[in-house]
Formats: sequence, C-alpha cells, structure tokens
Amino acid sequence: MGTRDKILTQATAHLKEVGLARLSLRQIAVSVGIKAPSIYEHFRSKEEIIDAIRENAAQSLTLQMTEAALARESPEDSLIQAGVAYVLYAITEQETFQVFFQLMRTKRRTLTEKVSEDSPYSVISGLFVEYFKDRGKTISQEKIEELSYGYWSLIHGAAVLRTTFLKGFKADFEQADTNNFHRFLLGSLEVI
Amino acid sequence: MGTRDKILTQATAHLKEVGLARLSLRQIAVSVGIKAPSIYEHFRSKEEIIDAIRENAAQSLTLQMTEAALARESPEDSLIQAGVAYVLYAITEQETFQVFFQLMRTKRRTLTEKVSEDSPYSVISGLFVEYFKDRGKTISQEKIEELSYGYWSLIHGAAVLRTTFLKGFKADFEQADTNNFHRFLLGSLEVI
DNA sequence: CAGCTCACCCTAACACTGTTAGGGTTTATT
DNA sequence: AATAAACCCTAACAGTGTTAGGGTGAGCTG
Repeated sequence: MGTRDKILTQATAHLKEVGLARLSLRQIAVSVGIKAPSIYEHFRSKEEIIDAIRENAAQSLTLQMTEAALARESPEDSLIQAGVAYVLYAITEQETFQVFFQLMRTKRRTLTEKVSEDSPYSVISGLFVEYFKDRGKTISQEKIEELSYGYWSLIHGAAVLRTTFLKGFKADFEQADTNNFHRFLLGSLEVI
Repeated sequence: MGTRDKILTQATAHLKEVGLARLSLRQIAVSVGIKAPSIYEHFRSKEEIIDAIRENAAQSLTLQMTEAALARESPEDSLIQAGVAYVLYAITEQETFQVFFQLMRTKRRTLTEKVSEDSPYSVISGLFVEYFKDRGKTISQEKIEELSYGYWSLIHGAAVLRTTFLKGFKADFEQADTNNFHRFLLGSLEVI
C-alpha cells in the first residue's frame, strides 16, 4: 500500500474516532509514520483528503442502497428498503456521512444535464421508473425527477435528523421511517 | 447595548459573512472594540456563543413558520406554507441555519416527555392536529408524532439538500417542494 | 560510468486559532 | 476607608493548516 493510500486510510479511521472538527493532519501523519508536511507530496490540501473520503463514502452509500433494493417483492418495497439503507448508513457511519452531506455538491447544474451514475439520487430515480412501470402508469421524465428529489429529501431529512437533532432520542424510528416512506410513495401515485 | 449583546450581534454578522468554519473570536473582538480574551468575561467559550446564536435562530425560524401558517384556506395549506417557510429560511439565512441544524439537540429524550414549545417540531405537530380535526378523522397521539417526524424529515431534507448538494442547481424547487409536501400529506390520510 | 531529474521525506517557520494566567482600573457595597 | 466584583488588558500556551527550502535515493540518459 502506497503512502497516499495509507494517508487516506488513516484519515478515514481518525475521522470516525474524533470527528471532522478535530481531524488533524499532524495526527494523521503520526499514524502513517511521516511528518505532516510530507502529506503535501500526495495531496494539495486537507480539503483534498476530505474530498477523497467523500468520494469513497458516496460510492459505499450508493452500493448499500443498491443492494438493499435487490430482490424485493415490489418496486415500492425496493424504494423503501433503499431509503432504510440510506438512513442506516447515516447512523452507522455517522462521521463519514457528515462529511458526505456537509460539503458534497452535484456537478449537474440543470435538469437537462445527465444524472451522474453511482449517486444515491440515480438509484432513487431508477427505482421510481420501475415503480411506475410496475403500476402501469406513464409518467414524464420531469415528474420522475420531482418525485426523486422529494423522496430523497424525505430519506435524507430522516437521516440528518436522526444523527443531529434526535441523537439520543428513544423511539422506534425504523417503523416510523418505513411508514412515512410508504406514505410518500402512496401520495406520489395520486398527485401527478 | 451591553458588551455581551454586542458580541452576539457581531458574532452573528460575522457568521453570515464568513461562515461557521471561519468564525474567529479575534475578528469578533475587533468588531466589538475589545481584545479577544475579554470575550471570556461574557461567555465561557466559543461554543457558548454559538449556542446563543442557535437559540435565536430556532426562535426566528419557529416564528416564520407560525406566521406562514396563519390565515390559510385549510390546515393542509398551513402545513405546506409552514414547510415552504422552513425551506425559505434555510436558503436566506444559510449560515445561521447551518448552525441551527448541525449541532442542535432535543432535550426531550422519549415520546412520553412533553414537547418543548417554540420549536419547529411543535409547530408541525400542532398543525397536524388541526389537519385531522378538519378532516373529521380521529388519530392517536403516537401517530401524530410519527407523522410530524415524517413531515419534518421531508421539509428538513429539502432545506438541507437545497443548501448543500443542490446549491447552484437551477430548477423550480418551490413548485417541486409544494407538490412533494402535498404528496406526503395526502399519503398521511391513507396510511394510519 | 557520470550527470541529471524526480519522487519523497525532512526541519524550521509563518500566520492563524481557542484559551488561560495574571495584572490593572473602575464601580458599587459594606 | 476597605473590600469585592465587573471588566478590560498583555503575554503566552498549545494547537492548527500550510509554505520554504534542503537532503537523499532511485532510475533514466548522455
């Protein structure tokens, strides 16, 4: 394993331990076995290291969503399970998720541009197409995007609330999330 | 205006200008006209200043939601307008909103404890009670909480996505949000 | 083989951060 | 008149990301 990979590995490990706010280049350097300035031989800045972590997180999250959606009874169930997986990832990989959502930006700037693959959004919109195909309803690309954005808002909001405001709050969130995701999907069929 | 209030005012102003990451006590002190260590006569730490800003933000956000919900055609419209106001606050007061959602925690720890007033959540749950009363449906307190949590997830998710991932993305989000909020509320009536 | 380049590491230092120690001055109270 | 508290100060500590500039070894080229 090259030094660059070591830095990335140790940075990720430290992130999970101490959180984004206390992530220190000098500490990472100690773990790798080099001095802090040597990091700059492999990355242009601390920001660039975090970018790389974020990239990995996005890939990992997308994978877990995709796997959760596989082999379900119905497209609706796939959408719900993908949502549950999203929230689960946020809770189990809290610090990584924080990095993911805090600074990530789409390169896509308008609806006419192509959706980049391997993003949570593309998983959702793909499943929505299946969802309407399954119900025998035709739907415009625009509405698919609107619904995907809405559903993403819902699951992302649940993920963020659980890891911030509601951290430490005791309740059966899994059931509540499943019910709420179902509610949105039901409403999607009515309002087109 | 006392020094404590000056510090708070300048801290809020600086927050909006440079963002949370670059908020500096020495810069705040310059604006106030004192030296940095003197801040510690009025606040125990930087964290305590941010706590105070967050308190103000929560109050202001709650107020805007309440006002947006007033004098609407129906409780459903009130819920939607409260949601729109939430997202609007997030966009216009981006840095303040970031402080608000990033570290805020409920003091409430279980469903049996009382909901604190003057919080966005209490506004939502209050409007949900009206919503079901208006429709002539009876609903348990538990379900009100579940729905309020779900609706909050939706509007919070929309707010966060708009200010992070989707910053710079051009689309008619206002219309999309309104439609999506409507979808969730419609689904709420079906699945109880 | 000698000379050169380049990747990779180093130390020293800069400009910043939140925070603490300790001293001075003014104001109000005993 | 003495004391206490509120409030400001300077100096300094321990930490941060980052840059400047120097050394060392591997590998390529004449």
